[in-house]
Amino acid sequence: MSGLRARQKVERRQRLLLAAATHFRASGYEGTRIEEIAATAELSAGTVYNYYRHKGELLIAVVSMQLEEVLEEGERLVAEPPATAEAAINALVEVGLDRALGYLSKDNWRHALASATAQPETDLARRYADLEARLADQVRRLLDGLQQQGAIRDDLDTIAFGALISNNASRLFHAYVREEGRALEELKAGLRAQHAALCRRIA
Amino acid sequence: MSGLRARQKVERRQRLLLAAATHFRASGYEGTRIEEIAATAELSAGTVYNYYRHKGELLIAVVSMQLEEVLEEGERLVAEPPATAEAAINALVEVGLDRALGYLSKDNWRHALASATAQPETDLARRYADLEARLADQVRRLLDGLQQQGAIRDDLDTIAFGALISNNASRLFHAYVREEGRALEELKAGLRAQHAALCRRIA
DNA sequence: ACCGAAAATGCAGTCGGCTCATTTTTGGGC
DNA sequence: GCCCAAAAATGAGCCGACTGCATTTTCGGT
Repeated sequence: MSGLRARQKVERRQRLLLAAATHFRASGYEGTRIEEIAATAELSAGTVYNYYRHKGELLIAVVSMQLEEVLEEGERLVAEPPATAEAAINALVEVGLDRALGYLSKDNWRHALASATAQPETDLARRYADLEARLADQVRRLLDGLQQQGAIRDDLDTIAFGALISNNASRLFHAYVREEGRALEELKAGLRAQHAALCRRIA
Repeated sequence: MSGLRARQKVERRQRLLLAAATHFRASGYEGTRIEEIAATAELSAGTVYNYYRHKGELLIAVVSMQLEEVLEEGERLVAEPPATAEAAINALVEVGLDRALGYLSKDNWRHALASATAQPETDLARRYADLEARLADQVRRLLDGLQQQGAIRDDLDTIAFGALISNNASRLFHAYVREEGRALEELKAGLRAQHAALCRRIA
């Protein structure tokens, strides 16, 4: 009771997600047709739209899964942050980048970001926006922790600076995935330089 | 003689741009069909693609025009900045927001940002990225000016902080256009609060 | 076992972005 | 003026995302 039906629904949704992830990773977003995803998930193309409203929503679901992992990994760092502000901020941001890019291609991120921007009023786009907000909050909590350890000044507005740091990282990540040829190490180096400058003023 | 042909080409490109702006503003991005733009520009649908590679490129061209104006207006502020760091930063950012949103809808910006993200390898997307870079540089130059006036500390890394400020504003603008119901004044208030916190640490 | 509700199916069909083979226009050389 | 090669315009048609619907399948309560 309470559901074979419900369970099947969840299970099918999951199958679709997995199939989508496979194809998007293998053939890129535009190179994947809905029909292929449906076939892999052993459903018909029409049925896909009972579960996801647009092709883009499938991709957003895939990257959201990945973002959940980023959050989880970040949580460990917030719980036991490195001693200095600079090390802690660098670690949190870089762990996020590594997780985000370990599994999904730039193409995948690009189109996911584009879809979430173009159709922000779908459930999954909202969930994605929420995940981003939680990332920002994680940075704030890291700063709060550092403040308590005395690694940064007491009078610092951690809300404002948390947002500043995460928005900056997020924006640079965005720029990074737009340049196919760019190396991750470059992005990290740029961020580290900024964090160094910043920490000189907040530590 | 270098060109009736070339001139006609430029002129047609211009006509298309104008037609696109009209329709996108009136009917939104998805509500505008290429054929309508073509008709207004007195060309056939196929011909549009001799001038712009995708529908999205047309929109990017429209918002780029707008961004040029933002830059121009910002330049005046950089030349004669307000006396305090906080007033100067607020003024530059807010003047940009007002210009950007005075003429184009959130829908237009949303889809332009999405297109520039999804197809970053087109000429116009690159030009758009370049405009964004120039905005960031404008903030840096503002900080440099303020530094010379003694409104912010000499040892501040203006490159890092210029990027930080503009990336933050850019990211919040992005979030703002994604929420149809949100008021511009709210966005500005949020930014002002951040700038206040920031200026407490750099002035 | 049976029934009604809910969901899946798959296909015909729409729609619009984009392509490409073909036609039309153009402007420099004679 | 006229010709012709190159450039540009054209529009029929393709492709794939998405929709609507008539039909079938699947549950779950009685």
